[in-house]
Amino acid sequence: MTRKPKANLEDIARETGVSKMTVSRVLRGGSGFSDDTRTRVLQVAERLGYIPNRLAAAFGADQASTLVGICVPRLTSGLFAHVLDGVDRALTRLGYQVMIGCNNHSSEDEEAWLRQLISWRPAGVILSGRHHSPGTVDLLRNAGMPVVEIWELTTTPIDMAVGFSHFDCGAEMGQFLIRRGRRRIGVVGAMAGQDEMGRARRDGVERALAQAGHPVAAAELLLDTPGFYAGYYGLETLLSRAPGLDAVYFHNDEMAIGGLAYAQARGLRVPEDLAIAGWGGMEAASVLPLRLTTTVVPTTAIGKQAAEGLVARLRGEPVQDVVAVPTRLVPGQTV
Amino acid sequence: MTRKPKANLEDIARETGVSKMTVSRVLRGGSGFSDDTRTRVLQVAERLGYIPNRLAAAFGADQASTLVGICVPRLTSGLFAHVLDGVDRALTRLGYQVMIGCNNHSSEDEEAWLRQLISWRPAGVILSGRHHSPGTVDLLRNAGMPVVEIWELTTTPIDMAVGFSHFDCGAEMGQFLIRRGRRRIGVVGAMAGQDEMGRARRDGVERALAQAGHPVAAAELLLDTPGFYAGYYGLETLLSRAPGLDAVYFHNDEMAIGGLAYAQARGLRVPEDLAIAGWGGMEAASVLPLRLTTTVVPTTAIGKQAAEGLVARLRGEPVQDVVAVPTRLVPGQTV
DNA sequence: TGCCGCAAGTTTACCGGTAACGTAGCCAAA
DNA sequence: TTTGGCTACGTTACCGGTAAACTTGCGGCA
Repeated sequence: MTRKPKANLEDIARETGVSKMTVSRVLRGGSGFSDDTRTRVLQVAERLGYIPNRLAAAFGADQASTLVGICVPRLTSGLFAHVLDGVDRALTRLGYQVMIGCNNHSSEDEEAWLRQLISWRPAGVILSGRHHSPGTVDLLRNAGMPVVEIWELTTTPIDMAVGFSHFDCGAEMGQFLIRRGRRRIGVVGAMAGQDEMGRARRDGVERALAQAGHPVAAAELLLDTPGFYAGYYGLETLLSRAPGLDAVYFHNDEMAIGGLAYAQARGLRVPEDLAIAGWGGMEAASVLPLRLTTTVVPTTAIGKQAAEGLVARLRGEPVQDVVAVPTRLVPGQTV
Repeated sequence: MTRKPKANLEDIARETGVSKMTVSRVLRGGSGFSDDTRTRVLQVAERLGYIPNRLAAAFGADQASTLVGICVPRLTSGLFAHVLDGVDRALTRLGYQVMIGCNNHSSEDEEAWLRQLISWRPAGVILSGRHHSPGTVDLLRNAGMPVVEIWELTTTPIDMAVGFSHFDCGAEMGQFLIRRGRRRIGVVGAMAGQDEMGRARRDGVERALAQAGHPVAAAELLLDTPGFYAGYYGLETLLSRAPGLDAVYFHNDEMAIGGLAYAQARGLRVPEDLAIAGWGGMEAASVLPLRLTTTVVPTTAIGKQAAEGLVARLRGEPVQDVVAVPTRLVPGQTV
C-alpha cells in the first residue's frame, strides 16, 4: 500500500521550472501568470496525475474548506433520504463535499457528531430540528460558521432556517377531518418522547380537534420507529382499546399505509367505516388502490434551499434567515 | 463571524506549563506523562473548550485520516438508504466520519466524486457496483487505500468486495415462477442502459426462463427511475403490448407494488390471473393486503460488513477479500 | 561513587498549500 | 531620464499536529 499520491505542487513546480506559488495560482485559476506558463503547468499536472490536497489547502488557509456537514434524525426514512438528495445535488454542483450524520432523534448523538464534524473545520453545517443541546448551540456559536436548521421551522434560528411548522400540519389535518364530518378521531404516534416533530404534529391535531369541540378520542403512542409494521399493529392496538373510532391520524405515511393494510385485513371499509390520514407524502401513498389522504412535504426542495442558502452565506451574498416552505394537504380517498 | 476555534494545542500547553507534544500525547491517550500532568492537561483542555483539529492531524501525519467515503447509485432508494445506515452506524462507532456521494448510475459521476474525495486524502472508500471507469480504477490503485466494492459481487475486486449476485437473484426468481406453473412471463425494467445491476437481474431471469423452455414473453424497459409510478405505468404498457401474461418480474419492490396497484385497478386477480414478483425486500412489501413475493437483500448487513472490513484492513487485521452475503427469496402471496 | 536505565518530558523538523509581500523587467507618461 | 504602474512571477512564513530524536532527573545497583 503506497500511501501518498505521487505528485504535489512542488513536483509540478520543479518539472515546469516555476515556483510552487505559480503552480498554485494556475491550478486555482487565479491570475498573475502568462498563457505559456499556464499551459506548461497544466500539462505537467496532467502528466503527473496531480490531485490537489484539500487537507493542506483547508489547513493552511483556514477559510478554504469545501466541506459541509448534514445531520438527519434517521437515514432510513424516505423523507430524509430526499432531503439528503437535495442537499447532495446542490452542494456537489457548487463544489462542496458532504459529510453525513445521523442523530437518532437524540440531542446527545447530534452533539457528539457535531464535535467530530467541527474537528474537520467544515465550511458550514445543516442540522434537522430546532431543539439542540446547550453544548451543541455553544459549539455552533463558537465555530463561527453558517448553520442551517431544517425541517422544523423556528423563528429564532441559530443562523438560518428552512422548514415548515409541524404543528400546523397536524392542525390543518385535524380541521380537515372535522370538516369531513369525523368526530371520534384517534391518533397513532411513534418514537414516543423522542421525535419532537412528530409530537408537534400530534399537538397540532389535538389543538384543532379540541377547538372544534371533538377532542382526540384515543391515542396510541408507540415506542417503535415509524414503519409499516408499527402502523399495522399500532392501529390494531388502538382499535382494541377504542373501538368505534371514525378516523385515525398517523405519525407518517408509512404507518398510515400499514394501518390501511390492517383496516382492510379486518374488513373495515375505508373511508366509510374508518378514515385514515397520513403525513409526509411518500410516493407509494398516491398509487395505492386508495390514494392516501396526507400532507405532502417538499423534501428535496428543503435540502436544496438549505444548501444554497448556506453557500450564499459563505459567499457573503444576502440571505433570507428564515425560509418557510409550503406543505400541501392532499385529500386522497381515505378520508 | 469569528472563524477559528479558540484553543489549539499550543494554548493548552502554555496554560498548563508543558510542551505542545506532551499535550498531544495526553489527548491522544498515549504514554510518557505523569498522572498529574494528564489531569492538568485535561482540565485545561476542557476549560478552553478545545476541539482537536483533524485537518492538521491528517495533514501532518499522512495516515491518520478518519474519513471514509461511500458512493451509492441513488440516495433516494430505500435499499441504499439502509446500506448507508449500516455503513454510518458501523463507522461512527469505530470513530470514523462518512463522506457521501451519489453516482446516478454513471461511471463519470463516480469518477468525478472520487476525485473530490481523494483530494481529502481519506482512509478508505466504499463504492457500489463492480463496473468502474478506467480512470476510477487508476485513481484507486494509486491512492493506495482500502477499497470495498459493495452490492454487486465480483470475484476480482480492486481490493475487497461485499455483495451478492444480481444475476442469481433473477435466475432464482425465474426458476421459482416456472415451478409455480407460470409460462408466459413478462419483465418490467427501469433505468434502461444505466443500471448494470438491474440488467444483471433481468439477464438472470431471462436465462432461467430460456433454460426452462419458456423464454421471456415480453419485456418493457423504462427509462424512468424505478418507483411506484413507473411500476404502475410500466405494467400498463407491458400488458397493452402483451396481453395474456401470467407473471411479471419487476425491477424492484417499489415498481412491483406499483404494478400490483395497476393490476388491482384493472380488476386482475393476483395471483390467479397474474403473478407479480419484486426484488429488494422493502418493508412495505410484507404488510400489503397481499404479501409481495420478492427477494430480500440484507442491505444493512452489507453496509456494516463493508465498513467493518474496511476498518479491519486499515488496522492491518486479516480480512476476507470477497464476502458473499445471502439473499433470500420470500414466497409471498402474489405468485 | 559512578554508571545505567527508565520515566517524563522537550525540541526540532516536517506535512502541502496559501497569504502576504517582495522584486525584476518592461513600457508609457511626465 | 525619471517615475510610476503593471505583469509575472519568486520568497517566506505559517497553519496545528505528529514522529522522531534528544534531554533531564532520579532511583537502583555494582
